[in-house]
Amino acid sequence: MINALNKEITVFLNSIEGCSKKSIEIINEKYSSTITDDLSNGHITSNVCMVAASILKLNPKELSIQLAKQLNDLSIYEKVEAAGPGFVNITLKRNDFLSILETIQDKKDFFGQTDNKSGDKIQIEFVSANPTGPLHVGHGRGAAYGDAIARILTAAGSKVEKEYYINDAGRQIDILTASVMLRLNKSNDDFFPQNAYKGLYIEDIATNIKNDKKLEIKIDSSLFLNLSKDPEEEIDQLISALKDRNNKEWLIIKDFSLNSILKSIENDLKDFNVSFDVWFKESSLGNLADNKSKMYASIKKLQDDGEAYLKDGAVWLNTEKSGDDKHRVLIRDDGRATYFASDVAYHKDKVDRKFDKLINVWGADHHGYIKRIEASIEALGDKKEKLIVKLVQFANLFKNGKKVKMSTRSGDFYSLRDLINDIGPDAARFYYLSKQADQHLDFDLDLAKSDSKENIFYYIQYAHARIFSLEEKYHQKTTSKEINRGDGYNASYLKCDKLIHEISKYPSIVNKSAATLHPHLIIFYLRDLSQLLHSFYNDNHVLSEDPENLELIISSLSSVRQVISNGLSLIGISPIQEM
RNA sequence: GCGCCUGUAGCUCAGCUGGAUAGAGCAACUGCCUUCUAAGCAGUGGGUCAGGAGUUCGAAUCUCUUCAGGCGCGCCA
Repeated sequence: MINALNKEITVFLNSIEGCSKKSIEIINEKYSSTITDDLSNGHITSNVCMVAASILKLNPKELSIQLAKQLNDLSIYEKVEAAGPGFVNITLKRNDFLSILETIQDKKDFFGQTDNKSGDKIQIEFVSANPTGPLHVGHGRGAAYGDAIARILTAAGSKVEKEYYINDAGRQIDILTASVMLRLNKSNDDFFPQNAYKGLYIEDIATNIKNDKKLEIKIDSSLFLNLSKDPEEEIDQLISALKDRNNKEWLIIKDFSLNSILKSIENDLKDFNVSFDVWFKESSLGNLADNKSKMYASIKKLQDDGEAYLKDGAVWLNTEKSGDDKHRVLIRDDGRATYFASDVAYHKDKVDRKFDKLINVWGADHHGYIKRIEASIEALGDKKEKLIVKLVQFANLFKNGKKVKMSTRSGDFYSLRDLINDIGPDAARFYYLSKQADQHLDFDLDLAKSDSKENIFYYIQYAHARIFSLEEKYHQKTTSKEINRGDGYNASYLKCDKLIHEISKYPSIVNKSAATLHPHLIIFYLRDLSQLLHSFYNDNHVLSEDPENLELIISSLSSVRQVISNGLSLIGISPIQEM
């Protein structure tokens, strides 16, 4: 409908005296024809005259009157009016307005998705929490967000691949291994370093190893005598000593711990309805000593291309070129690679996989890291615009009006698993996504469980359930199971118009949500739609309506339910059929 | 000090690629259940869109600036 209008608008622009091809191009770029906010301005509106007027130095009001006349003469619309400062408002013919119902009945679950599936190949990397403990509620927000934009971009026609980057090679894994090993230690129960992981899950892993592997560890207590007072040094000394003295056990414990934590993470995500296409291990990048590794290759490429250089015994990358505030070390003067070097190698691998766009979903505390990753992508010879980093702010959880604690090192914290058990995966996802991802979120657990209108999650679900129940009752009453479409409508029945107009906006909401990577637009749209539904439901006793109106009503409601269901599925939530 | 984010009704937030009288929920007050799910609906009051300047036919939206709040600035990961 809008495309057809825009074609007529192009005809109009061409008919304006002194309007060059170039001007038309600029105007086409800038104006927009959209579905109106509400029916008081017709069904479709265009601001083309105001845009054209400012470029061509003409009077917008006069232009809009001309355009309205020209469109009226085509007699394909019920009514075209010039309005306000230069809008052109279009009222569709009745059958055209109602045709959206047929479209929805035809497309069903696919309504709102782009027909053209030849979009970009996009990789979204998200969560990527270090496998040193259970996921906390901060990770939950990233998981909900990454998964939602994956679904939304897919609906908008992109080919999306979801990836989790596992940091299984760094010092933190050593700390994990040491922590478990100390818990396994028979001979000295009371020694536990400050910087080791203290959670209960460490003890669980230790217990499981003991049972599964029949592993006994006895650490010579002399080891604990001469450790550094500095907690960082202390844990490093322990790690290297434990590795040396119990190397065989070390490797077994490391492997076992890592796998059990990864399994629990995967399990938490599964129960949160989040899945990944690729689990990418940092360790698969290999290490610098191996000249066949990806790690070696990426650093070598940077050096060969003159992007990385040697200074003070270390290898540096000039990241200032891309706006970073200082150069960054890739390889330390002792020959060990930095975390940054791994990330460069990882991003080289991503670039080599030929995605059109790389979306990284990071915790907001990593924002200082963006510039240097962009710089490394440019140094590797690609455009930094290919990388889109979306930051997700931390969420504060409130329970009984009090802030819920969540730190990983101290054992006691509220995990994603706790959240899922508490309010269910759907409500959790819903509230995570109810505010823009890059802003602080106060997550009220009591609200998410409450049964008032303030709980928008149930407000929307309730709208869906009400329609579902009506449809069931309607089908029981009528002999034919199929709802008749099209010519059976009583087109003069107007009470459903607000609903029909609202659902016709849905495809553009999906597109906007995809273009801006803002899933919350879907939520706010569904809330508005639900509000109209509840209002309609209260004003009209559907099943006792005149039979000649009933088909249109049921078809409208059915379409509303379909749109709610489709919208919810974009944010990974299943609709409820019965409250 | 530098960088990023934020400031809209008493509270929690939408709206931000400039567009028509700035919206919603909560809270306050008033109505609506002998009929399909009241986890609902209808109504009333409530605003210098943090302050200032600029661009524009038009600014909550763009630019500059001031103020206030949050976060980040390791050869840690």
